[in-house]
Amino acid sequence: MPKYKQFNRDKVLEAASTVFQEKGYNGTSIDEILTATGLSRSSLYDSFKDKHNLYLQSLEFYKESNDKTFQSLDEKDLNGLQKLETMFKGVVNHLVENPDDNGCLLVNAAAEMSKQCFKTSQVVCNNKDEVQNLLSSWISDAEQKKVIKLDKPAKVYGQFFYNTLCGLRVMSQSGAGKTELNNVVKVALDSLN
Amino acid sequence: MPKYKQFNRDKVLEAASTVFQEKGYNGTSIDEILTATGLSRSSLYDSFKDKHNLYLQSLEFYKESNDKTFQSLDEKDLNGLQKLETMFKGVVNHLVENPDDNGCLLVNAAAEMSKQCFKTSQVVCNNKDEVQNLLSSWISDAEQKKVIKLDKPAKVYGQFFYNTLCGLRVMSQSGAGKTELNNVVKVALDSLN
DNA sequence: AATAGTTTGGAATATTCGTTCCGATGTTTT
DNA sequence: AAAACATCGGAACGAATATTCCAAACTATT
Repeated sequence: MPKYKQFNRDKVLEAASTVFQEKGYNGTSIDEILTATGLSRSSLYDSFKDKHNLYLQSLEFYKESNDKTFQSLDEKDLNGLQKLETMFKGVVNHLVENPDDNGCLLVNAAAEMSKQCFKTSQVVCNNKDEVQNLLSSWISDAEQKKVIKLDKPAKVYGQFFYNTLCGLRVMSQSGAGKTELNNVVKVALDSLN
Repeated sequence: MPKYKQFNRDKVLEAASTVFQEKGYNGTSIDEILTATGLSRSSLYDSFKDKHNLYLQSLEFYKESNDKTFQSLDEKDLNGLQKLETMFKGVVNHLVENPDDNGCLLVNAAAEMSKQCFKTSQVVCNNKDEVQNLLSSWISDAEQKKVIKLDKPAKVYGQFFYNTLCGLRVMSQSGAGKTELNNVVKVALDSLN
């Protein structure tokens, strides 16, 4: 057997976060994680300590890959409003095209674990603040470029759109379809006029 | 021991739904339910079949008591906009004053169980449709009374405000405070002008 | 007061779970 | 090629789990 790690840490965390997203923390067994990741029992405990630690690492991995999506959108040559529109379009598209996808690991973690695990609540809370700040910066960019006109501080709209985002994830898990989600986004974006 | 049931079904379901709300379905053990409800093991299995069945009944009980809150607000002598404002004020107040409350059982159920249990997804989906319809009726009432003026069908706003509602529950579980939640409601309600 | 009818407490069971451990398997280094 | 080292597969363990079962406890009826 190999002398150096045979598996790719990111691949493992991606597979694990998928399972956790589908079944939740308490709903997934170690065996399910083993088959999903292809890891052996010993390797998993050797490299990730235990189930709870693996969950936290999966959560942070998920958050980071989420951040990357936001950041690459942020770096595009668009004004803030266009970035906002593109983001929502992408989210709705993803939710519609992946109906078996169980929402968002961060939202699910907030629902299942944030009151039981302080570290989980920290990740979830940090994510909220970061995404809100990014959205706020997009909105004040659009205001500066006179694309939109605001009657409230940009920060408030950042909070509002983050709320809209969370709602979309819950609604798609509650059986909402494409037009329903699009309607929500339409009304939300119209608040900028 | 008594000849007729010693316990109140509603009290039991209320206690059970509180535990399920705090710890989720997979996170709560039968023993926790027993101490929370004061029931004996045999009585629980005698009256509620098993854990999964108890969960579904708790979910429906929670939904019904939720419905009652909405309906009693609906019966008040207010126009649709006032009802909407009162509802949001009540939700935010509840979230702020009960920081240990783990959000909303229906939202948590959507996140944890809707993809794993068809009956759960049915309850969650029905709740979505019913609440949306009620909100829509409030909005078209406000429009008829010329309190507001809409540029989209009332139904669309019902979907939007339901989304806002779901978002609030997730955000409060993600550590959002009073002003944050109030800001969200403010922007959402301003979409009606 | 005795019987019939129900609930209840707690022991018992079978299953599943997370975790540990060790011999086997392989790779790198000498 | 052999020693040193790390990983891996799978058995094994203990704890926790959901569920069943039965005798004891109690009330209402007769």
